Amino acid sequence: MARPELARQQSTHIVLAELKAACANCNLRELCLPAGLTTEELDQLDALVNVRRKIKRGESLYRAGETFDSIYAIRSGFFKSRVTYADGRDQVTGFSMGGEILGMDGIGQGRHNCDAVALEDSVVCSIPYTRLEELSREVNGLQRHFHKMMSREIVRESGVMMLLGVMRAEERIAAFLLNMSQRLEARGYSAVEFHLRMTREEIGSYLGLKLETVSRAFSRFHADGLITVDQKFVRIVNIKGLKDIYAHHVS
Amino acid sequence: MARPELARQQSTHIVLAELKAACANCNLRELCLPAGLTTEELDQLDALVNVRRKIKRGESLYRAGETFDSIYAIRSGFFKSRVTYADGRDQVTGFSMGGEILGMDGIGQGRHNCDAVALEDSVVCSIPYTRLEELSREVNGLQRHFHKMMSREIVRESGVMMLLGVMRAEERIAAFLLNMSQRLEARGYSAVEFHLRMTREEIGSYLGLKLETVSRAFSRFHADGLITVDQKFVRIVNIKGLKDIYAHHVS
DNA sequence: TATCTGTTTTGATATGGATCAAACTGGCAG
DNA sequence: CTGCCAGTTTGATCCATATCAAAACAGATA
Repeated sequence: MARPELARQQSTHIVLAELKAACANCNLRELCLPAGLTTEELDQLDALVNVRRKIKRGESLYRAGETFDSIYAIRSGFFKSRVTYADGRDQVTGFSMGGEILGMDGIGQGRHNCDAVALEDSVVCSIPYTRLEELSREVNGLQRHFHKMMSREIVRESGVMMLLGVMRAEERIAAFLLNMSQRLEARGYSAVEFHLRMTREEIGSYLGLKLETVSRAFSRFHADGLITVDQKFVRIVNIKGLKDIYAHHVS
Repeated sequence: MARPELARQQSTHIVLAELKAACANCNLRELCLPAGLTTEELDQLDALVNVRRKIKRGESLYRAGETFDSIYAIRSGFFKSRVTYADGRDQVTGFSMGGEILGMDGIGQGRHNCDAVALEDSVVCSIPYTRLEELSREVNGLQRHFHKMMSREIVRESGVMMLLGVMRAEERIAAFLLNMSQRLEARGYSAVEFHLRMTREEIGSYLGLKLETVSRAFSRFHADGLITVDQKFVRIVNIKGLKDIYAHHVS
């Protein structure tokens, strides 16, 4: 089976490693904080993005309880956010990919609220929050864009609450696959063929399901001709059918 | 049964109705946007809070899809936020009370993402977003505080995801009661005796449960000597026992 | 006061997804 | 190559919560 998005991901990695840190050159800028800034404003932002940090697969960018000082823009790679409860139970609260922002949960109490764990080798742009505050006072568009990013995170989370609160297992999983598809497409990858970076257990944790249930749903979708699955590779064969699962299912 | 918090709520209503709109005099200012501003800065904020809107029980402050232009600080009253899904299913995504901010979900896409429905006659301070943006550029503390409010909303929602994703029914309901208790206490009301403004069905919707399950849990908690329930009046008899339900329950 | 309507409680039963268990797969270390 | 281990699939069974049903209740209205 051809796996075009993997090849692309690989080469992106290499290119990024060679690039100087510069929002102006970043192919993710339309998805990230600099969206809509003038080149002049971009330069100011560039000056502020002071650290380019590499996080190896399995390592954390930050952990719950750590002092908050920066937010992070994902340059490349893939993360899960995980909240751990007092008694040890935990839940994956989100998956984040290139161009998305991590760490906004820490502003409120000055400490991070979750762990951000890399699910593949990743690179992030780190942006000291106090300097971002200063710059947003000067750069009109940056303040607004930052507010938008936070607001969208609020909206995203209420979407997940909807998943968890009212949808049945197969609907959740269809919604999850379609969400992945759509976000990958926005980044120039195939919308119908992709590599899941997370385990069935992590998908299950995110969706409030057990890994067996996720696996069974994948098998079911395969049997129904909606997708093909080869380990972590998913190909969406019938995207309409997948959408029907969670659009029609009033039952 | 004595219902002290009701009496207090009532008198607060009357006092507020007579007060001129002024953050400086607002007894909720420590919970609201003006937290930590100087009196001078407070005056600037006052000038911006231009409308004091009354919302009758059952009416909406805003509805999903409406153009976003303001955020709202709840002066008095109680709201639910509700997201409606394409097929008509809906979910309550939160309950909001005095001193809390509504409407931040609208910044991202310029439209509100949910309905905000008053569960009792309420008064809100309406704050035009573009003017809030301008003012946060001038008033350092306001920008930071606004960021904190948004960040806390993100954290609150991940807490709800945890409820929905990993907790069992009785844990969710214990957590819900304790959350109400703690927020009411922060507003000067009794932490152990209060009046629920929402129906069992609304609680259930919020917690991803059916109303019968909520009712049964209340009965169970009563039988176990944790609470007494008289319709919408709840008295927490054994707060430790209630906490144990969702702290210990690793099972 | 009587009636209506929306809400709540409680009981009986059904079921979706969890749990338990076992076999299978692929990647990796030795 | 071989064996191990984490991850996955699939089957059998169980159980927490949903669903269906009916009665009790409270507040509003005539």
